[in-house]
Amino acid sequence: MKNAAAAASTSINLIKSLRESDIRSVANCYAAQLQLCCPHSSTSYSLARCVHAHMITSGFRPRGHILNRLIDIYCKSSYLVYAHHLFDKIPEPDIVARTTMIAAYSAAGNPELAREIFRRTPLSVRDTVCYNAMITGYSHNNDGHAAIELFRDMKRDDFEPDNYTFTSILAALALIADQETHCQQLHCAVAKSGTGLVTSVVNALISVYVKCASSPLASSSLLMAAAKKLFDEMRVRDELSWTTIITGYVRNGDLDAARQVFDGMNEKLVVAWNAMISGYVHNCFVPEALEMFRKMHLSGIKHDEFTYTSVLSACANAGLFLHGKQVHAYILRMEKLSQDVSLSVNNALITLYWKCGKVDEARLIFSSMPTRDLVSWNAILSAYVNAGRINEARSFFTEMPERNVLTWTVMISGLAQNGFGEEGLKLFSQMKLEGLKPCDYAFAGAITSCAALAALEHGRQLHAQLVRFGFDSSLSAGNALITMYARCGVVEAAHCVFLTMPYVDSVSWNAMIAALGQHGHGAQALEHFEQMLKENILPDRITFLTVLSTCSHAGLVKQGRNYFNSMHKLYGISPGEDHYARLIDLLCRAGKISEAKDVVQTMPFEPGAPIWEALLSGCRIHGNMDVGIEAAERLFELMPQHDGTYILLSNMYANVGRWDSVAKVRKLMRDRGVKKEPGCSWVEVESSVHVFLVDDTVHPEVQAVYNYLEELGLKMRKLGYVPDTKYVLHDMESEQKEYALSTHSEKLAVAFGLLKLPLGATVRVFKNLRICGDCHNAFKFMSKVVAREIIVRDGKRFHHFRNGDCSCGNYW
DNA sequence: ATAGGGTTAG
Repeated sequence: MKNAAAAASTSINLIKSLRESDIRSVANCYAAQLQLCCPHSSTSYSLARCVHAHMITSGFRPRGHILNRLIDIYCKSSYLVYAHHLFDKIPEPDIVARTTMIAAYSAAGNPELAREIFRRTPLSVRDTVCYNAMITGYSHNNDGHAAIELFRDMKRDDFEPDNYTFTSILAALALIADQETHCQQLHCAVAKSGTGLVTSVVNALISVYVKCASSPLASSSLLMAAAKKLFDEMRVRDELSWTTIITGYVRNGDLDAARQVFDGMNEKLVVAWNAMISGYVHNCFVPEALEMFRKMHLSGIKHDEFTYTSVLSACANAGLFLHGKQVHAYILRMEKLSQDVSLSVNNALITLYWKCGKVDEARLIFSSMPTRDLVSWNAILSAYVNAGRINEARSFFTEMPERNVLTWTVMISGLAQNGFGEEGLKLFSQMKLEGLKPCDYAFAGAITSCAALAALEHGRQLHAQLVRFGFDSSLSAGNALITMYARCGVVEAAHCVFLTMPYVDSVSWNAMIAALGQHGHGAQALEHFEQMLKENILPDRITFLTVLSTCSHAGLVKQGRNYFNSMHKLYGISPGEDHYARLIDLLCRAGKISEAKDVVQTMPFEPGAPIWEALLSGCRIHGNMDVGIEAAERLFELMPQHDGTYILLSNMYANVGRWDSVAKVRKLMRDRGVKKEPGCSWVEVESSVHVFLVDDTVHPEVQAVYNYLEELGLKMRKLGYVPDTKYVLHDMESEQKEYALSTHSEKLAVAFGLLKLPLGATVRVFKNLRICGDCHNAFKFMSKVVAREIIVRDGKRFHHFRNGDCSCGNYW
């Protein structure tokens, strides 16, 4: 240490002893060496470090352009800390150094620091270039308004805007351009500035036209025509001019026009090819995209990573696994070593494989990658989440070196969709605690969590937050809200969301139809479906599942059958097993068991568990023992551990008093170690959820509930309520039976709600299993006695009890 | 020292 210090001081003395001209030649030597470092290259940083180290040890203090050059190289090699360190020590940094730092901080996504340096630059030192850098800084950080404000300041302070200024300010404008933006005025301003013939400025102007054209309320063809006119009249077109107009058409969905411009290019650049391909991909013209990919190869143009990623994502989204695999093989051939496949291409490959259902292959790609970035991690996380492999997804989430909003969003929606609502909500608040601003998709995930939990109050709070965050026109959040309100029992609120959404898609329609259907508004649900067709929204597989369920709930056999038949005939969707299961459910509920059996026999595939389940539950309702027993036997073969089959079968026996058979089924269940999912019901009071089990003794206030139920019972009997003991599924004395009925979890939850909720408020109770027949009857009387609406959701649907009646019309 | 185009994660 001592020696090093001594050496440095000798060196410093040596430098001090040099004459002025010697110092100049040393400086020239350093300058020449730094000139060798070309910015952005990986070696330039280490070379610059060497030269810098030499300066320090020899006691040479860099100033002026040498210092600026050092700072610039550090900035461009993203060693901003070193650059800032050097910059801070300059007593009066010149405008070049300041501008370098401003540009570097902006590029690093830190416009605040850039602004700070800009602000501390005295007006007398500033020039047009530093304004340009700051304007670009804002626009790179998506703050178009700040850029425009600075442009005004610039003119106020009498700085002359140049080509760069106009190009940058137009780019900033394109960020915030909408149908209100007056392109004509801008056009004039550019012409007046004298930069109207500069290629880069015209390109930027075209970009603004393009952006305005893609605003949903704009007359896009007019604006695009104006953009094309600008393009056609340009004196000098560069590569960018071509791609700008091509992507302009592409983004406005006019692929033919884009293709026409593309075909008119003499020398087609890789970028233009890529623009066309990604355009086809984003507008779902997959065959065209693949065709371009082939043409590119035939024209001898080398594909690059942009081409690969676009084409791979085309295959992924269209489910073209074999095409995707061929492209993968092609890439491996072209790149020789799999190590040479770029990061983004590998990321696209992960997505290709999982979207085609090959999660483990996706994992192989992920594991074999030499380097991974956040996109890779998010892609593999999505793979596991999407496959419902939540445990593995959880461990990826925990192990990730870095997370962003998307990471959290994927995990939250994954949890919500797989029934882990509580965990989803926990993650949502944790995300906010970590200082991340949730996007609308994250909100959608949290709202879906509330739907799974039937947590209405929490859901309402999220709705309010959503509006405060400015996401009230979000499609995904709106769709989640429809489902949440419907699943929480407030179908009116669901409808209100649907009506106030600025844009809706087939998911929104499906959610709304399902909402009405579940709540027993069968006719209205079908009206919505017809309206959807009228508005030219194509129904999908989910739509038909929903419509068939609706018909089944409402007993609309004829309509249901017609819709089923129209699926393939009118919309080219071949019914899957799930569709057949709903058709059979529809027929069975209506008592048409033999017709349902005919369907099973003529189906194009072997009946699986969903089909037999539909048959069994239909037979239980209508007491069709033979078919019911057959269905149960098939289900025992297919899924011996499923509790539902045993329950339905024993219920069927109990209904006809065959208690010996009931006992046999129960014994079979015990022998096979099958556990019945315990029935439970819950009700939300003042934002907390109260859960009740049958014969509950755990809830702290359960005694008050039993007392209240007894009191209610007296009044109900006066109106004619008689406990229907056929719903007690064990053989016991009739008094015991009445007692057993009175302790059902749904009765406890409803009574608790009546006691605790504000007078007159609707009680909303949720049950994990099907509601019991006696409870259903009791709630009708209860709604009359207390003159309040009672809503109960069971596993599948809602019952609205009001003034002695139920919305299901006793068809359930 | 400052500008503008094509890609991948829901």
